[in-house]
Amino acid sequence: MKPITKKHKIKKIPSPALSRLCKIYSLAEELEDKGEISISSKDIGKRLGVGSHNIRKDVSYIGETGTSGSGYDIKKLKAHIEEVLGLKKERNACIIGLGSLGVVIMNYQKDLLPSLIIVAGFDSNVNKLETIKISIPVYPTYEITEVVKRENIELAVITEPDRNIEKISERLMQGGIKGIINFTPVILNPGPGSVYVRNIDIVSEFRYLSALFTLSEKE
Amino acid sequence: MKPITKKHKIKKIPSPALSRLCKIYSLAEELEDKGEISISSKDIGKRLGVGSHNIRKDVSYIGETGTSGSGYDIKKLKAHIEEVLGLKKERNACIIGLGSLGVVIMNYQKDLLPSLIIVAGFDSNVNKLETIKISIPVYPTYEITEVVKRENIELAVITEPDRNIEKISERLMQGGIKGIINFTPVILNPGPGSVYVRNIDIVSEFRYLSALFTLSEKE
DNA sequence: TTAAACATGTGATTTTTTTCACAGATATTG
DNA sequence: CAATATCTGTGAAAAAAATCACATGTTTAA
Repeated sequence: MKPITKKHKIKKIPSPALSRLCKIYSLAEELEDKGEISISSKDIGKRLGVGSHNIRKDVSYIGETGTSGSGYDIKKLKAHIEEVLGLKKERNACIIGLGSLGVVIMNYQKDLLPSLIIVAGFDSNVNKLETIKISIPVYPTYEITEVVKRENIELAVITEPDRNIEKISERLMQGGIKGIINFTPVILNPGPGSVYVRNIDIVSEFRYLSALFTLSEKE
Repeated sequence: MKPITKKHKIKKIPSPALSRLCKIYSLAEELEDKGEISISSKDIGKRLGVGSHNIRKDVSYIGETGTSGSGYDIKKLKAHIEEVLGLKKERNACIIGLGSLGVVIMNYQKDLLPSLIIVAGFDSNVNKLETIKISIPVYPTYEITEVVKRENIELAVITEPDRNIEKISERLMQGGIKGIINFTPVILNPGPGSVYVRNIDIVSEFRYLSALFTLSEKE
């Protein structure tokens, strides 16, 4: 074991590993709720659909926590991931597009992700907001830059296709946004700036599976 | 160029490439709607956030279609991806959990994914269905196995957390399901069978971004 | 028609990620 | 307390994926 200093030096965490760590965290939450005490890398791997080696390596990126012979203490593992990745840090967010998916996201946030504070909504058609019950201030999309700056918004969630999504992403960047989660089929070009974009294209996911079926049938 | 036979032999397409091909297809749809005629690998790459080499390699997996000097003919590219991946093939699907996310998915399907035929819905609380307008037959979850078999359902979309999600996935497998898209934070274990599972964990996606922020701040 | 500017397709190379293998540590059992 | 079984952490090896480099082909424009 190398680390001399108290805190393990976190090098670069490969993004697949980081992504899995977030999932391990979710799993730890689930298991904690069920009252479980510990879990082995093998069992974690089984749940995530990857090998145990993989899990151990992932955990090693954030410094050692496991115990030989009995696996990982769930509480400790969860706390460690939480601390290193800063998952409890509160972040202001906004939702762009207040249709049904927007509302779903807002509910997710409330129940499962209390560290995400949704402080604003945007919609090109502000009148739409009367059709849904919304408890956050809603603005027209042309005010994005201003509101993002003022409210210190770090993360934007785009939930509705929009003619001028390019314009929207431009305004977000001008407001100094740090990350965008895009549920729109239109793929966002992050550009050379330092904005992290995560495209979650539901349609493409369906197609991916459909394609897998097709390819496996061709044999 | 190797292929002697008329049809290009499709080897194994790496899954990142397959995933991108689905996105390229979405992009092609978008561009076609806009009336564009052709696009270069460089521009596709810019939109997907990857290098042009990457795109060319992806396209090469399904056989060559591009034209040096002027890029890819959008119509042709789209048609080719569609054919090789079988994206127009109709597939029966079901939705498990008829909450708001379920309804969102159903709308997606109607508008953007006509090849996906949703033939059944399941919910452990069948009475819930009165709260939403639904135009498909709804069954209690204990009938999953039977209905999946009878209706020839290939794909299941799980949209709601449920105490006994393990039971549900078991029943799906028994019914002979081919693929599952799981929007639930509970990660499904595909098991050793031949069922493709795609976990889309929205909460983890948020955490991933939040973690990226944290790590980039620590410098 | 020639030259310059663009693009593609792909073998080779590099980088990234996963998997392996095993030493060292802990638990368990009789 | 030994002997056995179970786990972790990690350097090394293997596999997978991205990137490069360049030969080859197309377009444009003078």
